[in-house]
Order: sequence, then C-alpha cells, then structure tokens
Amino acid sequence: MPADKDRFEKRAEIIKAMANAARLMIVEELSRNEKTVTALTELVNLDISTVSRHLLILRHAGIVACERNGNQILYRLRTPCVLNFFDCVEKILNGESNTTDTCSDNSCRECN
Amino acid sequence: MPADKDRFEKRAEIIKAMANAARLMIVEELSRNEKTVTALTELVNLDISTVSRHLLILRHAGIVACERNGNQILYRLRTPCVLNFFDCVEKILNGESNTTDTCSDNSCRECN
DNA sequence: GTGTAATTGTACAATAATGCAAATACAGTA
DNA sequence: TACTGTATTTGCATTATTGTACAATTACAC
Repeated sequence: MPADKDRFEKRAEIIKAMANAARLMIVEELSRNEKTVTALTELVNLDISTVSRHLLILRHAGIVACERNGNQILYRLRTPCVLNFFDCVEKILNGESNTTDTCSDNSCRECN
Repeated sequence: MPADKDRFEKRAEIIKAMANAARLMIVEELSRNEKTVTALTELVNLDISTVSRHLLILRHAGIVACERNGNQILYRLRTPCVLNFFDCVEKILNGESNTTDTCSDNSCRECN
C-alpha cells in the first residue's frame, strides 16, 4: 500500500515537528501570546540560530505562523489544536491507561 | 527552568514515539484489533526485527501493550487517545487554520 | 530435537540538533 | 545616502539520535 504509506508520512511529518522538548516549550508559550525569536530564545535557553531553525520546522509543518513587526518577527500559534496532544500525553505519563501490559508481567524480555 | 524542561522532555518522548510513519500505521492498525508482530510486519513491509523495535518504542512510551499467546505475542493499543492526534493533523494537512502566515506574504525569506 | 515467532547484537546510513560565524533585514540617525 | 545597531536567518561543521537489515539468539509448541 504505497499511497497509504505516503499519507502516514505526511502525518508523521507534522507530529515530528512536535516531537522535541524545545519546540513543545515554544508551542506552549505561543499558546499564551505571540512572541519574538529573541523572547523565545530566552525561554528555551538555546542559541538564537537554533531557535530560529526550530521555528522554521514548526512553520513548515503549519503549526506556527509569523508576521514582521518592524525590526522583529512575531511568531504565533496557527493551529491551537496541537495543544490537545498534551491531554493524552499527560494521561499516559500519569499511567491512566485502560489496559495493562500483561506481557511485562510474565514472559517478555526487556519489559519495563 | 530545569524542572520545567524535564517535563517537556517527558512529553516529547511520548510524541516522538508517534513521530514515524511506520509506527503510525501500526497504531492505526492496532486501533482496529490486536495483532502479532508478523501480521504488523506484513502491514508496514519492513524487516521483522525493525518492526519489533518499533513496537518496543511504542511500548516504552506506554502507547501499546503486549501479551503472550502461546508461540506469538499479541500487541494492542493501550492508550487510544493517541488517535486524537490524527484529527488535528488532518486539519493541518487540509489547511484549516485560524490564521494565515502573513510573514510568508511579504518579508520573510525562505517562506513556503 | 525441529519449527515458528519474536527479540537482540551489531553495523551502517540517514536525520536531526546544535553553535559559531557570516549574511541579511530593517530602523534610526548623521 | 551611508553608517550603526538590533533582530533574524543562513552556511557550515560537529555530534547525537534514529531507522534499518542481517545474523544470531531466545521462547515456546509440538
């Protein structure tokens, strides 16, 4: 199923853009307010060039948008639905799952 | 903010587990029914060892669980809420965003 | 034991993250 | 206009992480 595979590649591309701690911090920050690159750089504590690249990744994925404001560029969250990811993620982190991993309990090697 | 950063690292860890086309196919397939490693291997068309590793990643993230059934191991979706990711992703792929990227329209270089 | 299913060891190729230095964009001012 | 300063992006180089397959190993049923 080659066409199908392509569909999943596209989906993965967007999820990949969210699959990084610095970018998650940026997204959450932008959910509160639009921010400049410099402001976001202070937040995540990385080189400004790195932050600029993170923003490019988010922009290419369609997750953020930007707008020039004189000397600086303001970034804002374009698709706030990505914040919904966090609900599920927190659920998983808190171990709130329907079912248990019985495989871990008996036979699987390398089970956590 | 070091403790805060750690929180985002943990979140990113889970989203990373979803950030791969083969694993997304596996997750969607498991949302329909539990499956063996061999069955999933046919689905994604990769070496079985690779699929086994993909499943390990999903299991470590808490997204799938497994259970031994005689000779084989059955994997199932443990936290179906990850399927909600797809809603938002499809929205982005269809360009259904609140706002536009005005930065693309005028001044930014490398704007898509 | 033999056969089937799944995992792990190893190696390799491809991607991603990062910082430094240089370049570009724009505002203000001489 | 040209010069300066601030904000952002891009060109490189480097390191870290991820995806992959093949071979060997382990688990289990018969």
